[in-house]
Amino acid sequence: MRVTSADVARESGVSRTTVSYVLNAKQGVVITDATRKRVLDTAARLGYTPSAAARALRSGRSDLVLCVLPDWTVGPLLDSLIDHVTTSLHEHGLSVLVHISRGSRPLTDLWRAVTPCAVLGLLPFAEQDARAMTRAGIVVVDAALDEDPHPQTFSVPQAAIGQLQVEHLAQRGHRVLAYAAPADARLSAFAERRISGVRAACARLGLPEPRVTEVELTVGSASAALAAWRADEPATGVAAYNDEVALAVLAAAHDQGLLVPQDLAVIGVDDIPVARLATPPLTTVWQAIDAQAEYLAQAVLAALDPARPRPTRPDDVFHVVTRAST
Amino acid sequence: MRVTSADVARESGVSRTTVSYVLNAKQGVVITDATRKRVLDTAARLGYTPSAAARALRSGRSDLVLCVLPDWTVGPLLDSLIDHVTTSLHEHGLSVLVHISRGSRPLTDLWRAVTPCAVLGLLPFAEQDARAMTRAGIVVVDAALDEDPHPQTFSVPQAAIGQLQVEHLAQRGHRVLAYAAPADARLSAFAERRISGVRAACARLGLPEPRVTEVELTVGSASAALAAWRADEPATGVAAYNDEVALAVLAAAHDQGLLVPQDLAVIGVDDIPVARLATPPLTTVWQAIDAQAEYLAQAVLAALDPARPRPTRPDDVFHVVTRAST
DNA sequence: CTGAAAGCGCTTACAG
DNA sequence: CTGAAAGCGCTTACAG
Repeated sequence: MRVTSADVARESGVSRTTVSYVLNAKQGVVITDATRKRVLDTAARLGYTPSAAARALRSGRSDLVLCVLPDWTVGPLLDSLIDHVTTSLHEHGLSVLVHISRGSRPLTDLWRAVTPCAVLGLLPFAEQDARAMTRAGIVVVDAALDEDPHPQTFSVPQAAIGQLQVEHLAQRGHRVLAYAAPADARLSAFAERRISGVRAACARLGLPEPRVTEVELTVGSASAALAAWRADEPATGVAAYNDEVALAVLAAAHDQGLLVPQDLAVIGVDDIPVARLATPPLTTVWQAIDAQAEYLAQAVLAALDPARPRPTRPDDVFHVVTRAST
Repeated sequence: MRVTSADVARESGVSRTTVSYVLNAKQGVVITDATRKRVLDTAARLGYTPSAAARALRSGRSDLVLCVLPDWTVGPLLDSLIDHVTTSLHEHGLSVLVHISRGSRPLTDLWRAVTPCAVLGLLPFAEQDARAMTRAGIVVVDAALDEDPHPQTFSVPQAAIGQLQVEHLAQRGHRVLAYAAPADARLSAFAERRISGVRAACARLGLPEPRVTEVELTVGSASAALAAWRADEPATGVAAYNDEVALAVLAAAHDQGLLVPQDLAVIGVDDIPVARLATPPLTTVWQAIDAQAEYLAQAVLAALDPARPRPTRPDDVFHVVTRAST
């Protein structure tokens, strides 16, 4: 039924050993050009594809990279990241498989089932999981949301985003600030860190404590938050968790007849396509997601092949895109 | 090093056969409760997880479902779809692995490497690929963008979306219509079908030919399109490819001082969160994506287990959400 | 009710 | 330069 290496061997009149050597371009073994060609031709003619299961069983390795996604809402940024990592690793013969883990089934079952050569996590793995995978010979690459003590861990310091937003607003003369936090609990890991960055920046710049309120993606919710922020000494600058939340705030401001940016300045995060279509166009924090993706891909390759140099972490990954909303 | 079924057998004083029977809850074999318990306990204690590679090699099956994504931009809708399918199949012990295929490497290499029990495609597979997978005992489930002749193929008829948009606009009294097509080539498979639905509906309702123009996600691009649409006999209704494009049109209308919906009515597709935050809130076509995802999950399960009833196709998957932009 | 043994398709020392 | 053989960790007829 299935074409095996034994078929290729028989058809080309060599042993399976030779077939394996040729097909895997085994280093240090010399094969006659004639033999090599014969084997390759036969393999092509018979449509031979090696059984990955057998190979994985025997060598304990595969060319699959398992990318485990935490329980986040997948936005366009994460999409680009995955897309870039996939493309980049594909150039090195690796296939990326993405699993959306909703905390569901133990990670162990999954990597045992896939037997990937590497597992890429966008959050740090549990100590125990990481150890088990390493012990099984699987390369583990993960990322952190904070500055991580391990120099080789990739981190996207969320606090820096909040800080950047505050600095931008302060620069424009705003002193009383509000933070529009996301209502989706799955984003709290990000939100908390960004908020702590906002708080720290306010303290450092001598601004009053920022007013943090959860804002759902409705005009009603944003209006309620806005009313609270405008009471007493009114907040004039709003840092939003992301562009969507920022657009809700913008809609509420419009609804209440506030002028943006005169009465209220708003800054988002992500630079989603729609941000520039808002009225007024939204100032936002842009991330160099491709640079981050490339770093992750290179980190996987370097971990897989010690001869490869470790990539250097991209710096300057955040960057304010100034538009008319601030 | 690694805990194998032989270890479990030795530790619990039975043969590997028995271990396999117990762990796989093999039908038709009777095992003493005491033995069963002993084996299960030992397995748990040793932290045994079967080698999927070995199992796949031996039985040719795994509990992995490979979901192949075409070269689309992954939007929130596709995210929900995948998320739902993953959750749903997970309840049946299956793990979904997503591969973003940028047309890159042959599909063959991938399914051979993963040896999944089923492959789920969101577009029809090439005849040849489908045959090869079926021959290898892999269940193939795919979907189509048109009404498909095969009754078991899942289809999300894109033409119906365009038709629905036109019907909605016509109902509101609009006769001269424009279509805002996406500029991203990766969406053309969808766009062409939606446009043909728009054309067909216009013809059927006796409306003039719709004016189709590509619109990028910038105010400038949308303004240019708008100017063209308003020349001569001005179009008063715009069907946009999706909500993002619709928001660009809305921004251009605002820019040119056109009143929406009085001067110009706009309808999108997708109901992204930001649609309701637009000024005015955007009328759009909503899709029952969860019902579609559930259908796909059930289709996979039914294909895997012939004893399961085939799911019935969800109908009424589209639905206009009327807001103030029309 | 349980076990000894074959075999899935590879890779890789080890001989020649 | 090439081949015979072992073995990766399972499942599953086949005996008992």
